[in-house]
This record gives sequence, C-alpha cells and structure tokens, in this order.
Amino acid sequence: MAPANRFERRKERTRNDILRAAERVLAEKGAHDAKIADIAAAADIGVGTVYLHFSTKEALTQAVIEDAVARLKEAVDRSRAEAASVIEQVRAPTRALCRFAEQNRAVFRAVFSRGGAYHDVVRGAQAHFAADIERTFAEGAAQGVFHVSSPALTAQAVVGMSTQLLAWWAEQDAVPIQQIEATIIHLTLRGVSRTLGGS
Amino acid sequence: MAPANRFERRKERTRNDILRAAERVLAEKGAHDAKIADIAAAADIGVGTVYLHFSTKEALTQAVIEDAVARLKEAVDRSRAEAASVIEQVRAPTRALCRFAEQNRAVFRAVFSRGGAYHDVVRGAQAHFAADIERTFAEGAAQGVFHVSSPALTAQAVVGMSTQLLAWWAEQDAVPIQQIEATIIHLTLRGVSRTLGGS
Amino acid sequence: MAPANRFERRKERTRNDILRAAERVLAEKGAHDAKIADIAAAADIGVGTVYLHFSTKEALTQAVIEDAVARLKEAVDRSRAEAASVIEQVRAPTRALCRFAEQNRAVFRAVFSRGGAYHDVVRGAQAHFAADIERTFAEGAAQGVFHVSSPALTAQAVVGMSTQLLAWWAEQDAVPIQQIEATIIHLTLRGVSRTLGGS
Amino acid sequence: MAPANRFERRKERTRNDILRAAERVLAEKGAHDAKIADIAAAADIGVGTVYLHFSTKEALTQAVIEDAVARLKEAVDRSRAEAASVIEQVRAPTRALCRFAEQNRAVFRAVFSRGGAYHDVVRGAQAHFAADIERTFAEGAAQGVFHVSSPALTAQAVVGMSTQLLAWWAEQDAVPIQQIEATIIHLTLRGVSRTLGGS
DNA sequence: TATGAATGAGGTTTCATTCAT
DNA sequence: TATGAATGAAACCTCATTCAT
Repeated sequence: MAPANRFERRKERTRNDILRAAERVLAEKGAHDAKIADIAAAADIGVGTVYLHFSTKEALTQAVIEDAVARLKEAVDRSRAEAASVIEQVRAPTRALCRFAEQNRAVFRAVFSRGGAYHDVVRGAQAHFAADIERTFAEGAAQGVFHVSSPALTAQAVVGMSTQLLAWWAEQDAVPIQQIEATIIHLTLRGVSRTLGGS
Repeated sequence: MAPANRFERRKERTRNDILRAAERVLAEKGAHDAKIADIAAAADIGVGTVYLHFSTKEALTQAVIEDAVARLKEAVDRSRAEAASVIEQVRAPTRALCRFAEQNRAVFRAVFSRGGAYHDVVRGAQAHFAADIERTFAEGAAQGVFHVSSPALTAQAVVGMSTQLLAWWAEQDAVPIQQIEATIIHLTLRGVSRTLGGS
Repeated sequence: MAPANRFERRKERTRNDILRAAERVLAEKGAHDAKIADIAAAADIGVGTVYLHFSTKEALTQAVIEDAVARLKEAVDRSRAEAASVIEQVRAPTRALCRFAEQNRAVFRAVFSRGGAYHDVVRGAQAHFAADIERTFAEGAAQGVFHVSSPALTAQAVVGMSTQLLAWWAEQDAVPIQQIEATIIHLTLRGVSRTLGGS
Repeated sequence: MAPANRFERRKERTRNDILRAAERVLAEKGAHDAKIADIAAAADIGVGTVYLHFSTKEALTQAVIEDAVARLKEAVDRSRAEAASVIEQVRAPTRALCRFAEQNRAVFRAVFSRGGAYHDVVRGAQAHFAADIERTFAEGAAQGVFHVSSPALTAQAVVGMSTQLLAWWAEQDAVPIQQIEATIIHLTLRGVSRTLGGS
C-alpha cells in the first residue's frame, strides 16, 4: 500500500499536492474558470508537471471528484455499517455527511455544490447513497417502524434535500451546521415514520 | 403592447426565435459547451444576428434565465395567491412548479438543473420561493396547523428537495411527474404538520 | 450644372448630407473608428441609403477627402493666381490655407491631421502645392529676390511645416490662427530670401 | 542587467524578435492593417506566443512605439547635451534625428510617419523635443545670437517640418538624407538668426 | 428611393497541451 | 522528474455589405 521506494513516494507526494491545490482552485473559481496554470501555481509547481501526473484537465478534475467522493463514501458507509437501528441508519449517515462537509468545505463546494463540477462520479455517488437509504426504508418498513409509499423517490428526495442544504450552507455559512443536520434528520424521519415522531 | 411597426414585429419575432433556440441548446449542452454558433444554427440565423439582439453571450444566457424564471415565478405566485388554506399554499405552488417543469422541460433543465447555468437570477428566485414558503409556515403555525422549529431552514430544504427532484426527473424521466409532486407535498406536509397527516 | 429635375435635386441633397455627416464623424472618431452606422445616424438616414450613394466605405471616405481637397485647392489656387509678386505668392496661399483650416476645422482634422485618413488624394494635393511653391521659388530666384539651394526639398519642407502646424492647431486650439499664419510666412520667407527680410 | 537564468534569457530574446517583427509589419501595413497573425508569422512564432509577451495588440503597438521613441530620445538628448553652442544645439540634434531615421527606417515609418500609429507617446516625444528646441531658442536670444518672436510656435514648426520631411524621405527615398538634414538646419537657423547666416 | 434587419468573413484573444532543456 | 515557453485550434465579437419590404 505504501509506495515502494523513495522516488515513488516523492511522486505520490507531488500528485497529492496537485490534488489538494486543484480542490482549492476548483472550489474558488469553479470547474470552467479554473485554469491548469492556476492549479499549477497553487501547487507551486510547473504546468508541465501537472501533465506528468494527470493526462488531461478532465482527468485531473475527475481525480479530484473521485477522491472526494471516495472519502465521503467511506465515511458515510462506515457510519451506516455501525448503525444499530434503522433510525440510526438515517441519523448516522447524515451526521457523517455533515461532518464531512464541515471538514472538507472547499472540496464539498467544488464537487457537490451547484455550479460545481457536475459529473457521472457524483451522480453515481448520489445513486449509491439513495440506494442505501432506500434499503433502510425497506428494512424499516419490514420492521413496522417506517411506512413509505414510494421508497425510491423518497430516498432520492432525501439525497436531494441534503445535498442542496449543505451546498447552500457551504456557500453561505449563515447557520451552524448542526441545524442543517437536525433539519435533514427531522424532515426525513417525519416523512417516513409510521407514527408521528420527529428528530 | 404589440410592437408598433412591421420592423419592430419582425425583430421581436427573431429575438424570440433566438431565445427558444438558446433554451434548447443550453439544455442540451450546458451553458459552457453551448457556442453562439450552435445557438445561431439552431435558430437558423447568422451569428451576427444574435449580437443584433443580445450584446453578449452572457447577456443572452441571462435573458434565457430571466425569461424562464419570470414565467415560473408568475405561475407559482398566481397559484399561491389563489390558495385558500395554508395546506393549499403548500400544495398549489408545488403543483404549479411541477406543471411548469413538465411543460418547459428543456428550459427547466437548462436553468434549474445541476450543471445548468447557475446564476444570481436563479438564486434570487430560489430565495423568493423560500421566503414565500417560510411565510406559509409562519401562517400555519399561527393557525395551529403547522409546527416548524426552524422555518427558514425548512423552507430552504423544501426548495432544495423540489429543485433536485425535478431536475432529476427532467433528466431521467423514470417516473411520472405526479409521483414527484406527491412526494414533495407528502414530505413537506409531514415535515411541518402538528399532527400526523400526510398527503 | 444644377441638377435637372426634382428627383435629382433630392438625391443630390441626400448625398451632401452624407458627406457632411461623414466629415463630422471622421473628424471625431478617425477613419477606422468611424462606422458606417455612425455616419448614417449622424446624417439621420438608414445605413442602406449610404450605399445608394457610395459603393463602399472606402469610396465614401475618398469622396470626403476629394471634396475637401478640391475646395482647399480651389481656394489656394485662386489666391495664388491673384498674387502680384513672388512674396505675395508665398503669403496669399498661406493665408488661404489658414482661412480654410479655420472655416473647415472638422474636415481639416479628418483629412490632413495625423491619425486622419491618409490617402493618395492627400499626397497628391501636397505634391501639387509643393510644385506650386517650388515654381514660386524658381521665379523668385530668377527675379533675384529668392535664393534657394534645393527648391524641391524646401517646398516640401514648407508644405510639411504648414500641415503639421495647422493640424496641431486644429487639435489644440491653443493659439490664434493668425500666429500660425505669421510663423509659417516668416519661416518661409526667412528661409528663402536673398537678403534678410522677415514677415 | 542581463536576465538571470536561461529561461529569462530565452524569453527576452523572443520578446525582442516580436518587437522587431512588429516594427517591420507595422511599417509595411500600418497599425490597423497589421494583424497579429502577420506579426507572429514575421517573427516566425505562433500567435499565442505574442500574447505570452504582450497582453494586447494595443500593448504590443505601444511597446513598439515606446521602444522607438526611447531610442530616439536617447540619441537626440545625448547629442544635445554634447553641443557646445546654441547653433550646435540646433545642428547636432537634427543630425542625430536624421541618423536615427536612416538607421531605423522601418520603425521611423511605423511610428512617425503619417498613417503610422499615432499615439500619446509620440505626441509626448514631439512635445519633449519642441520644449528642448524652445529652450535653445531662448538661450540663443539671451546670447544675442537668435531672435525669435514666438519661440513656442517656431519650435513646434521645426518639429513638424523635421518629422514631415523625414517621413516623406522614409517613404520616397528620392534624395539623400544629408540633403534633408541640410534643409532642416538651414531653414531653422535662417528662421531664428538675428543676422542673416544660414547653414 | 429609403430602410434597417440580417449576414458571415475575419480579427483578437484564451488556454489545454507539448516538448526542448 | 520537473520546468515553463511555445503552440494553434477554437471561441467570441465586429461591422461592411446585402436585400426584402
């Protein structure tokens, strides 16, 4: 897993510098206005060097997205795996998502915000999360805890709402993220609970 | 109201042709990949003609957005004005929104979808809708029908959820729009009702 | 000489309107920045109408120049013809030139100033004037009044000096034109007189 | 003074190539008809490279002018500083000017000729030279050598005459430049001398 | 004859990508 | 491996000229 020799390690480090710089620049300027030269400058390397690590601008963008998505997926999936109940399967991933947004604000804006780089990878991740949520709903229904008329659509709605609220938060920073989290969880549980519950 | 002379009428017609063509091309390719040449070709006119009506690509994009937003606002605002109860103030605008999305699918994708042209005008419209919804929540709370802990955030969430669901619908067309509508209304009402109601 | 019928007269009038408008616009914006649309607007006619009277922009520009040059030539030539002595052949045309510049300031700037439309017609006129002046010098030499080592060059210098001074005057308007006139005459006569004279 | 490293040196060389090519092309076609593509081709580089060194066509034009004007000023100013008498202050700068025109014919046409790029920098240089000449006249008057009624105007006339004659020479090449030089000096000294002298 | 909307060739400028050092 | 100057395709925009009314 760790790179074999010293050269490999150095190369890996440069690659990471580029990735981090790209995140910052993409978040700041948006996918289209971010020039390769900007990213190279932000990473404090030459433009040519970028092309030693990524074959095209598109590949670099995609790498940034995949990296972010992978980290988010990992956090969300882990939290879900550790959830003891279906209700916790709603709460924990939302908490994980919000914590990720908080700790990776720039990336979050760059990747998930409107105006950010929209991409199949993001669509894929949203579909992945929606499927998870749908499974939770189904399980909850089986347990008699939830009652959802169209689980797929509702799951989609939850993903949409979460994304939008967090994107809004990431750009505005008007309210503490805990309120975002509470609102998402409240609306979700209210929407799917058999009996009137709440957050 | 109708343009004075023949020249004006002809010019106005061309302007509209360009606007419609731009909607289609923007929806299809996205704001950045839509070239002025594409739009001119789609409108079956010369490139120069576009600049006779819009000073800049940016100005054309903005005109498309403003046009769409104005029409949507008009439909939503009217439906809201005609709503008799706060519950109807949730239902009717949602119905209006969905009908607009259905009847203006290309524009909807072009303007409201992720990857679409994000713009202050859109942000402004979303804020406008959110403010309306928030007012409905406040009114409902005063009537003892609703109970919302953070109205502003919840309104924001409703707007986000609606936008995202419809954008998703507009791109996928996997489900009938009535289900989208029902889901939005259900989740919203469930989220804010004092007693367990539902759609 | 006067146009035959009413239609011809009307046509001639429009043509003149365009010419006058072109003079103004050319003087104000320079040959390159003067758009046909500007000229049409200044003449208060449609762009298409310009092309009914002048086949190209170049032709219009040339017509403006030829018109101005013809009027200047006419004034200068007349004054020269009426001059009784060689000294008066220096003085009178200079006076005529200055009076023309004063009374046709816009055209003068448009046609003779640096940055103005430089053109074979102007070059031709300058050569014409230079030839006249050279002839005056030769005549003066024959009469024992002037002594000029290289008449052609000196004539060229006089033309250059005059043009430049008047162009400068037309743009700055810092001094009364009589001083310009006096300076030109003084320098010319001083330069070519056998004995020390002056203005 | 010499650029630090190899990159800088190479870049500087290219910049100079562009400047020289621009001088040629501007002289040949005039400021407006000189396309960036022409200049790039003349410098045997790609169009993009031009923009690596000059942000705008206007900026390149200005750089050419400033370069030429600076070199001319340097030559003229030096020659003036070394002049022992006021008469030499007329002669030497004229000689320097003519030598510059001879050795930089293309630039001279491009920058100082009529139809060339007229520019504030040129106007500024002309004003600078005129002021110097005026000072010489004043000094000469104080020494009882010169007698000038309106020094400012006369200085302006000398500058105008010189510019025009040399521009004419640069385009025609009909006479040896020594004759131009002699004519300018002769006319200037004749014009301002107290007693009849001459060249 | 007069009009002004329409045209499209042509010019400037940008920027992802290459390559000699 | 790292560099950054060089490249040129492609996009935006202008404006002289045409033509249907």
